[in-house]
Amino acid sequence: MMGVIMPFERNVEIYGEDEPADYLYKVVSGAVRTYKILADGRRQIGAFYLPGDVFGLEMGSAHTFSSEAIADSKVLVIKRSSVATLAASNNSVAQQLWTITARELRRVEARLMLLIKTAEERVAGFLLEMIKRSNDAGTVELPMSRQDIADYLGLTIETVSRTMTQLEHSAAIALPSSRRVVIRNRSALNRLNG
Amino acid sequence: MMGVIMPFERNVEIYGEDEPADYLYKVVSGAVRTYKILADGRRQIGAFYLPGDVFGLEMGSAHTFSSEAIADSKVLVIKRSSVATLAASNNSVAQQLWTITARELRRVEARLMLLIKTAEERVAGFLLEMIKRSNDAGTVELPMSRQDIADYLGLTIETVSRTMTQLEHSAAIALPSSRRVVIRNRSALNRLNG
DNA sequence: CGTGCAGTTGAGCAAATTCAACGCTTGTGG
DNA sequence: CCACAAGCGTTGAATTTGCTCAACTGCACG
Repeated sequence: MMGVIMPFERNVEIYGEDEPADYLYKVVSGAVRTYKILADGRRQIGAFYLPGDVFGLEMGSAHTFSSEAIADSKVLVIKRSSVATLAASNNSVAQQLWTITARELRRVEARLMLLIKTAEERVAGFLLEMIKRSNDAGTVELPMSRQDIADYLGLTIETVSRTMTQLEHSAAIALPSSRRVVIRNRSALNRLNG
Repeated sequence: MMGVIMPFERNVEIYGEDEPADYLYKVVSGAVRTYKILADGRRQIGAFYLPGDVFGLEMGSAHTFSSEAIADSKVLVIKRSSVATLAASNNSVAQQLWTITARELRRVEARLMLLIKTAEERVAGFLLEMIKRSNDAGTVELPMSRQDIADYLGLTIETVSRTMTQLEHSAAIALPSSRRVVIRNRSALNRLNG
């Protein structure tokens, strides 16, 4: 599929909320977050995107979230109109667009389930999600900060930090460094996942 | 579009989680909720569907939520395979399927934004959503119980009840009966909606 | 080195939950 | 027609959870 690979430095905006959605994007390397800022300054992270993930695909004409590179990243940028043209003639492309949206829906629904739970369950669920999306089943290198995780889970950085420490003390995980998580007891995490 | 209209009594299951998704559904009258039950008995409501809304449309082969009629309802039941056949030849049908999924995604994302907020903001946001989806802009008849609302917003019935009372005292709404809500001060609700 | 940023930890506080009691409405049976 | 039970909603008091404010640590970078 056509498109151009563009580099984005850490914390640089890829697109803004309400901007025309003329392009869609695929993470090649690095990581991306989408987010909204509320009137009072609170930020909600919409999703994290890792290499291979497509983001910025909209039905309407504008983006509903803003997006930024979490780390220095390379992103494949594809003109939406060219995809639309393809989809009009090629049924399997149309199918793929639907699949991407449906997968997105599944992920958001899974997160809904997280957000009704306690802090410990949210963090455990988040770690399991990150593990599942990474290649290595035993260790995850988190590309995002504690603030990003907090805004993703609807918690404060302090609560995220305390909960991580708590999970470490209960031997569910190990934290060789703050961004590196080793799963020590997956079933304990699964149990928390309700 | 073909299909059969079926009646469902209050609290009767329409389909269960993990059951084969051979049909999709459209609310004709009444109201429907989708939900999941967690291991410890907590329930999370996935969505409320009102007349005109389509639900139970899946990409995969199984339903990801269970669904029940909230009140006595009539539901148009459509065989999925017949829709799939149509979509294969007719591009605009395929487009419509995508649109339904995308709209669902938007709604869930909007709810994500709600779930990171305070109880008062969640309830205000819920009422605004219900008002927007109803015809009358000034009054809503809520088809669902306080327990349903609580499970939708990730709160307890007590907190929902107290918050409603509080909104009534602050003159944002009036409650002629527990299921009937009159909007008295929409801008106050919007302010809470952040 | 020192400065700044990210993360951790602690103490006190506010918000929502839990537990419990009570009121209102509805339906059922005597 | 009244009595009573059941379901739903509201209200109150005590408790718990996560938040706020604040101090402190470790680390990277100039």
